[in-house]
Amino acid sequence: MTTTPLRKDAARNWDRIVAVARTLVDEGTPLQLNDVARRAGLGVGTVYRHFATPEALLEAVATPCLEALAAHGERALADADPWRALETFLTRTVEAQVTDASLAPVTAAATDTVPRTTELKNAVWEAGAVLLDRARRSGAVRPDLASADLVPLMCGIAYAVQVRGRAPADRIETAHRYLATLLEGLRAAPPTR
Amino acid sequence: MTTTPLRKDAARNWDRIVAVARTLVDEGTPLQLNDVARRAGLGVGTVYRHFATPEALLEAVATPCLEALAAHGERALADADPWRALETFLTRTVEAQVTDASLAPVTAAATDTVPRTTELKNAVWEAGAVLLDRARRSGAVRPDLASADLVPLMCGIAYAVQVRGRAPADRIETAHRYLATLLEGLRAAPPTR
Amino acid sequence: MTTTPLRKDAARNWDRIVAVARTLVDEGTPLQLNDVARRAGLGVGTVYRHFATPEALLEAVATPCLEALAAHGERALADADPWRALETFLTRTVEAQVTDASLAPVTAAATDTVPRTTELKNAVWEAGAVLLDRARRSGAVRPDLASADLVPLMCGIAYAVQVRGRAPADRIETAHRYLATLLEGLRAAPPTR
Amino acid sequence: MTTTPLRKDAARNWDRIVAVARTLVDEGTPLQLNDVARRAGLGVGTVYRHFATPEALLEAVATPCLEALAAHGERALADADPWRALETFLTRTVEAQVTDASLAPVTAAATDTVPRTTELKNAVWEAGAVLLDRARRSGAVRPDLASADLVPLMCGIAYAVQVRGRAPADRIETAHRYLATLLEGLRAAPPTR
DNA sequence: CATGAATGAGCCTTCATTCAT
DNA sequence: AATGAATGAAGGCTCATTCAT
Repeated sequence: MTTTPLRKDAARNWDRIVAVARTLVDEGTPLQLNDVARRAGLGVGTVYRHFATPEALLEAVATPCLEALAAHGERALADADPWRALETFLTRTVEAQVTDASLAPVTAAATDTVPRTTELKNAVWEAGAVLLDRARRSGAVRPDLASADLVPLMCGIAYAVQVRGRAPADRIETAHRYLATLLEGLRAAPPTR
Repeated sequence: MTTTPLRKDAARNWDRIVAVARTLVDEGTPLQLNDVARRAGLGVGTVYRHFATPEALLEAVATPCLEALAAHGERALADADPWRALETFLTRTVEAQVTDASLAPVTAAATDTVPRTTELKNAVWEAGAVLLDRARRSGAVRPDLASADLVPLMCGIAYAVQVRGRAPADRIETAHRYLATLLEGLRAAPPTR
Repeated sequence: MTTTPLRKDAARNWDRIVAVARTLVDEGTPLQLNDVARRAGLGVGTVYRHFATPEALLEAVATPCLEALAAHGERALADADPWRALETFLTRTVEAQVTDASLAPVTAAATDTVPRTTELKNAVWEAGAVLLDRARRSGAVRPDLASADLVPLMCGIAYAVQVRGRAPADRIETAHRYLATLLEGLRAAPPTR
Repeated sequence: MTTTPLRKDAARNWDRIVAVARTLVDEGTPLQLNDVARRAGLGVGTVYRHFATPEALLEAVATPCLEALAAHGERALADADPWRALETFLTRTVEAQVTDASLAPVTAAATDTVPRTTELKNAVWEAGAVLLDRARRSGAVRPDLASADLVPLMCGIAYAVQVRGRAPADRIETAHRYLATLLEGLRAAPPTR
């Protein structure tokens, strides 16, 4: 896992590239490495040296956010109340998806380009799994949802919010509403019919 | 409402084009008009005459399914049990989304190419709205979900199913599970906190 | 030279097509037979039956104007003053070129599509030739300009006017100014140097 | 004014492209970037990188000739005889137009693609303006022609020569004859009527 | 390491012309 | 005669990727 640290100038370029890509993602502009290079004032070759594909770059953009989610997952495990821990975790996850356009494609991708991304995605899924298990064992959650369903469902909510349309400002509120509904369903007893 | 009926040969080509497009959609291949033309054994110009853009063609592919949903919506209104009516309607909608890859993009699109598509989409949304209203008035549904939320939520579930991955065969089952959870949340009393 | 007269409806279509083409020429829109057909509310085939190529149609559009010029040429021959006859003829020619966008391409074309066009072009050139000869013999014109130079020079003036730019309204005035200068040169004694 | 000098290989390609374009222009073949690329043995992208549009390429082709004209204009100002200076300048201009097919479209174009082209065109027009002014003040030229008329008139003569037809060899002679006539008209006193 | 010129497959679109109805 | 659907060559342009400098 030890990566050779980048030379100082290379590191500066790396940062510049990711910063530009971040801007593009926020603007909704599709990531094109040539484009990124031009905007960063760097040669295409340089960008390609750092990121072999647009996906790799996108993963780099998404990484900080994934790290934050993973970290939050760790912390949530310390919460004594299993349901509250789960609820907060899912809330953070959905908020992140709605706020950061880089997350959806990275999360939905079946395979990753950079190993670090896979690690982080696993960490988040794993945290969700543990939190769900704890909540289920505490009786707070219906039994027919697997831990592997959590992240997909959060992606689904984010997608629903996007389909709903509305101004970016309203999105968080909509997301909370959708999540609240789903949580209500999660909490309920197993389907009776 | 009166469209000039197509000449016999033109109609045959129209059908062939849509059929080819249907296949491509099912394969997950992106629709490209030149490609469609080649596979249909027709000139590019012919395809362009019938469908000016890939979106128009995709709408044509999705139309039968949208018609079925709209028709089901009509029928659901006849059901005496408001909750069951809503439940069945949403189930059909989600099943359609999961089964037919043409629906998601058409449903999510903010604007349509063919007027007929807009009509059908409106009919489906409208049916959902009425069904939700009836269910809400009968006390079966929490009050904080608007009718405009229904379709987005169904799209979200379909998306979640796709993120979940799995073989196509398992998808319907997953969709049912996710919908069941959401319905449980819908049915519950308003959030207590 | 006897052409079978068109059936009444065919004649009506012919007129409609030429009228539409006239409009397009005046708008500066390039003549496309498909386009003409659509605007005339006729099938493409019909337009093609009447005019095999865009050039043929353009010639039909230009014909009335060419006829007027040819007729004027005839009349000019009756003028007793050879110089005045020539001057008026050239003035009409330039005015026509500047006013009617269909003339330039038809006049400049090396070969014609419709025999009638060739006849008319010849008639105009011939009239110019005779008028120039008469003027030259009367001593009013320098000897080193051939009759075959007249029409090209008029085209040149029209082109110069167009390069000059300016609003259509000013064009006639500019054309008159350019023609006046050229006529002054024509009238002068043969080059002395 | 400072343009980054091209890399050696890029410069070689630039030259090759312009050379091919020059040939096409001389042949009377319309400039098509794909075509140019093929004939130059280069990728389309390379040609597009150098010249975004056919117009830009055409301007590059015309540039040397425009430079020569502009240079000649400068030199003509040194001639002590105002009329002779003007006469020589116009002769060079017409000869260029008749000889080089790239000039007419570039000169007639209302707007340019490359700034350098605009500069050169302005320089030529400006030289003409000064020469005409001087000649007019010396009494050698009729007063009703503005300096803005010079270039259009030269274009007009070139166009007339082209309409006249004839073998390329005869064109220069024809151009001289037409220019001589026009100059005679220029030199004359204002119209007496 | 950085650069950015070159590449060319690949997609899109138009339009003159033909021909079945 | 009239119609207009079909054709497909032709041309335009982009962009991910490579590689000489």
